[in-house]
Amino acid sequence: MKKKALRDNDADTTLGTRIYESIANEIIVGKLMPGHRLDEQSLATQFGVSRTPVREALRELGARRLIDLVPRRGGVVTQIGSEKLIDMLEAECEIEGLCARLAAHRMTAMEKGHLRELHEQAAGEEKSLTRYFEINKEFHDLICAGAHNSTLDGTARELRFRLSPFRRPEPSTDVVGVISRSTGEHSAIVAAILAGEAERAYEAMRVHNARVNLGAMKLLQSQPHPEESGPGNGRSRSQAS
Amino acid sequence: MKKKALRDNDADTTLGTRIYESIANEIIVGKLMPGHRLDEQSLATQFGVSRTPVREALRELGARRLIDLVPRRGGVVTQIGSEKLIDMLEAECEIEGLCARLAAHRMTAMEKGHLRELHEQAAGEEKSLTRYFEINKEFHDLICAGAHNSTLDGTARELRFRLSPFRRPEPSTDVVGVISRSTGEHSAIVAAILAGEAERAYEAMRVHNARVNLGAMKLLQSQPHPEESGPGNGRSRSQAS
DNA sequence: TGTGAGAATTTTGTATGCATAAATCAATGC
DNA sequence: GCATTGATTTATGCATACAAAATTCTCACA
Repeated sequence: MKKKALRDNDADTTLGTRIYESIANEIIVGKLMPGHRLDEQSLATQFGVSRTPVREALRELGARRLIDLVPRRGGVVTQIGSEKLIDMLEAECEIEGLCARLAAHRMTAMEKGHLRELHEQAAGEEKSLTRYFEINKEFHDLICAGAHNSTLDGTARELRFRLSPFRRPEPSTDVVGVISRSTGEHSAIVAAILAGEAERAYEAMRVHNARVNLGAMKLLQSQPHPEESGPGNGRSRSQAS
Repeated sequence: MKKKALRDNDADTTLGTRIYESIANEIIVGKLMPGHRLDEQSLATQFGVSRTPVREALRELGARRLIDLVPRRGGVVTQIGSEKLIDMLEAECEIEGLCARLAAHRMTAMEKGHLRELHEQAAGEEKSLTRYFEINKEFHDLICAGAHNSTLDGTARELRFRLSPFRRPEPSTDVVGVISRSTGEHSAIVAAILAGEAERAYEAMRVHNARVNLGAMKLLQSQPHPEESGPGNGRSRSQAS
């Protein structure tokens, strides 16, 4: 078991925080899969620290629902069951819709320019799924930030964060088709926002997210029973949004 | 300073968790005001424990944004500035609107019955502001639960939770008027939900929340500058919703 | 009076130790 | 062969110890 390295100490953070970030990242990226047991002692050994900062990291992971923390029984990477996942997808769909509506009225000229530029840039990147995912994420980020409501933005961001393990890019069928359909829907959203048409932006975003999430849900339900497993076990569960 | 008592150990919780709950409650209830410094050692003494569980509680409070946790400088009860407060009010307004829309379609007959019953009961309680606040909270809880989306429900619940310090009942002008106006708007919401008219429920809830929150915001902005203070300092900042 | 350097004190961050609950394993009885 | 109970081991919860950072205090000096 190799010793894991922590981000440099340059920033004024505490060990517990850096460990939290490290573990959170591994969960999000999918290295630590749902159901995985997190043992204080071995984590401490891996990071080369004592159990104390590890315990604090686990506390925070628990508070942020990234792990389930049962008293006297340690932590387990949160299982997101299909019902919960559907809830989250639906919530994300709706909240991003809200953000799009607000963004249509509130984005500054600069923000709108940024959005347009990003969207145009996306047109040139229709082959790499990975690259497209990055641009897509920024697309949604920009719109949610454009709502100028830090609470909604934060909520949407957290949802995307927690959902990201279920959206890992994967060379699937018809990459170009998936991407171009998404890009088309994005166009409608961008147009509505640039025009300042709030309700249209709202609807466009909801339709877009609904379609994408419906696909994800179908994929999910067509799988036997993830049970003890999580994303990364059952393969082929990703979608371009 | 008197030693604070913790909830009984009957449930299988850890000290850190109970301390977290205790402090969180004091923040929400307004005993611990924004800007208040939380010192590990004195908290440990107050609760009669060592610093370790206190630190874990602070970690969790920080993760849940109830306190600001600056490395090597301890915790401070989160200041909610007026911009942030406005954000939260707006987010609450919108998300509860979403919940109302979903609830109109998804509430079971029993849930609808419960909602109607509660609303009728509220009609008989038009004098006690405190009692009204309780019923009101349950009203919003019921609707958000009725959306059958635990993510949205949880988000709305958390927002109400964090906003509650700004809604402490206070014998203000025209109690009966404030209550009856709210009750009237509640009637519209209930009617729409019982009829299963989603869009009408959505609009009714948003209009209701927008009005209430607008009032709260006006009250807030008419105050000089809360600065170092928080709710509970600047008096008379509450509203019936 | 105000200011700044440096000492003293307080407070946080981390490590370590110990008690107890949980999990694991063994052996016994059926 | 399998379940059950008791012993052993392991892991967690909490307390304590200590080092380093931050804050406060002191006092000389302009």
